[in-house]
Amino acid sequence: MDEPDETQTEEWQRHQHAMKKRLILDDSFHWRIPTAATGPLDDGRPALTRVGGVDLSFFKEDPSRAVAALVVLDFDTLEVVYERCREVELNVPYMPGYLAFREAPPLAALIEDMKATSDESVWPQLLLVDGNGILHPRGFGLACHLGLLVDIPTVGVSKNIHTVDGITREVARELASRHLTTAPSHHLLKGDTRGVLGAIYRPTDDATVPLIVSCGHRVSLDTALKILPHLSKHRVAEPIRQADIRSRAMVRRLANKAAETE
DNA sequence: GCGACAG
DNA sequence: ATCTTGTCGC
Repeated sequence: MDEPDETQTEEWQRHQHAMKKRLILDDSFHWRIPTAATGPLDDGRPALTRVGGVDLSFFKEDPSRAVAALVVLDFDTLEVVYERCREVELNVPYMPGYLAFREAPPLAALIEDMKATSDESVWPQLLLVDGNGILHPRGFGLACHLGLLVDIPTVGVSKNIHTVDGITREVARELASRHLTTAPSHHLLKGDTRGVLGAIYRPTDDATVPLIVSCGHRVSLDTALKILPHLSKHRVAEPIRQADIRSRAMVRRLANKAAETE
């Protein structure tokens, strides 16, 4: 399955369209945002305390070998309270618009493993995904795909924009220079025909190039944008950053171990 | 044919 | 994603 033919991508498209029907783009969770004032609508609900992040790091010499990472951070302290890294084999190549078919399976496996071996009290109440949500050619990016697979609220946060519905890099760059003059700040991205698909987001003063945020599953864009500033110590949100750092560290460990063996 | 192209 | 040196700044 190295070079997916047109039949394969058509099947993937059908899969995306089918799963998309089950997608929830409103807030659909039991917790409340800690920093927001507790109102009548929040009564009795626990505050958000655990935010997860997932990422994959690859071996330079073999694109099919990677380390998948899942971390869970305490919302208030940003301390890592759970970590799991695992070497994985990826048979599907990366294809723009089909990232989920390459990365979602190993990430979902990590989450299912966590569910099976730990108490629900440590599971992430929200998961940040390195990639797009509905800001996607068919409105169903990795964040949506993974969120639906593991049934956990997800938000997609990508570092580069993927042109969708008239939202090009040029457009995003222009909007950023005009509206993201301070940090943290954001600006909604409206497609030519599909309405608001996401937002450009500048987390810190140092972050010149904005991040792209879009709904994954069960979390509204509004809620995502309220929460992100609290997780933005650096340009990349801490949960994703920690998953990136730790998976990359394991790749190096494994590569070095292999080097001294030969 | 040409440009676009999340990770 | 990954390949890479220097370089600017705290």
